[in-house]
Amino acid sequence: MKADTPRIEEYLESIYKLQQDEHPVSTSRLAEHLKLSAPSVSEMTKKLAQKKLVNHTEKGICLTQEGNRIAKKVIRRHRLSERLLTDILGFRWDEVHDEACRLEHAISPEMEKHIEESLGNPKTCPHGFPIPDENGVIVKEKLRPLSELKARDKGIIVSVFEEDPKMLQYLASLGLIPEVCVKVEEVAPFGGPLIVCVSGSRYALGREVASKIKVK
Amino acid sequence: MKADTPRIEEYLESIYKLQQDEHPVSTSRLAEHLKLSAPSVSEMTKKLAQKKLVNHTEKGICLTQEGNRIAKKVIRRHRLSERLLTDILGFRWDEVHDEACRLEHAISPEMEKHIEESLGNPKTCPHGFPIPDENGVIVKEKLRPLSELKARDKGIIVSVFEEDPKMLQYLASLGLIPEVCVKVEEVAPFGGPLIVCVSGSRYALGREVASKIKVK
DNA sequence: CCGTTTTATTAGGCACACCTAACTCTATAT
DNA sequence: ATATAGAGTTAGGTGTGCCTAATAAAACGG
Ligand SMILES: [Mn+2]
Ligand SMILES: [Mn+2]
Ligand SMILES: [Mn+2]
Ligand SMILES: [Mn+2]
Repeated sequence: MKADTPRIEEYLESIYKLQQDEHPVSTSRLAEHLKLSAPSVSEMTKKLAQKKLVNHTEKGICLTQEGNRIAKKVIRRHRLSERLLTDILGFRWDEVHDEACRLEHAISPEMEKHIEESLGNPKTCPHGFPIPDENGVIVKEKLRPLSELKARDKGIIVSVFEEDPKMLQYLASLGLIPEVCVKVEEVAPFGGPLIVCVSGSRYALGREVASKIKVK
Repeated sequence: MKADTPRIEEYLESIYKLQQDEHPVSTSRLAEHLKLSAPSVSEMTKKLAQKKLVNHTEKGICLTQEGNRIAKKVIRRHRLSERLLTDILGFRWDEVHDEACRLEHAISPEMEKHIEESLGNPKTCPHGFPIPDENGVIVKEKLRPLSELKARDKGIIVSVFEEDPKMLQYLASLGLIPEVCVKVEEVAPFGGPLIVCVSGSRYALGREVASKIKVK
């Protein structure tokens, strides 16, 4: 019954992430996210369905309860790895994604526990996303994208949904990282940029990027 | 030219280790060490020879210069991983081998550097074996197996060549770990046990085990 | 010296995870 | 209404890394 390869973990993790904004996930989006051909994903999806890890209907792909459970375990290992990399090994937050994506498949339950304890039971990854607990429970906060704030609204950055290192580095250079307080000064009309104020400085920020920054 | 899979790394690492006491390594020993069938190893050896990573003659298998270079890089990552596991993540020395054997294939050159620096440039793994530097240079000391000491000889334990967790735990419980001073009180004749004195206590130790403990 | 054991290889096959090319079906646009 | 674009699958194929069964060659013991 123990039928879990690194690749299966990778698929489940991707489906989980994509499910956040597209509930039944489409084959094509999944293929794009995994950087694989559509037929490869189509085939693997069939195997995942056989193993009862996903339901595959005309609407798209959904994780089953079991698939969800495994996905959250992988995400837990991914986010703990990221914290290990930044907090203990001195990586920057823009360098950790690819490293963690490899590490997450090489971490035993014992190591998971040891990392968690050594880090002092962190609640989030360096990008502000919650680390599922050992039972897969995720604490979810009600958040708003920065892009939806009105002029003069304030918020505290909780998470930054961005994997591109260049962009992450740029955001960090502006001080746009979790736990930081940000104020929207102006919102340009017609989908134009936001003028935001963060730790005393004023920056223009595109809507696209702003929508990836979640505040509370 | 970049043709390096985790399995190839594993083979090269095993060959390197076996070469320590059997110079051209035999297929059967390699198969035994890797816990694979002889034909699997025979086949892979052919591929390694094609890639110029080993020379395969009637005498057996030897690493080429390039094979040696890669093997040492893998061993470097293995031993750095072990140190990370014990020194930072709080594992015991008997728990780290299998973990490190997975981690060593998931560590980038950047991570290698970061681990090394975070650990304060350790010179050995928890079992006392030297960590090759970034250029693959290994500092080799002249060592004697504990089993070859005469009665009343003293030595400082440098390394313990043992992978079985049970045995490692046992040795640690006796205080037989690197950097510890050990004195041979008696040597029983006919290949019998040694009576050793370590940190004030006296223990009987089989020849077999004693030969895996290297002292200076 | 000959039979037995050990060692190594060949042959054939399988699971996994990927690919391209070709096809079907649906949504959309003119 | 028909042409086109997009999404998804089927078919056929590849490379990697493992297996068992059979075979060949070498080493050893009496
Ligand atoms: Mn991954
Ligand atoms: Mn993260
Ligand atoms: Mn390994
Ligand atoms: Mn070691």
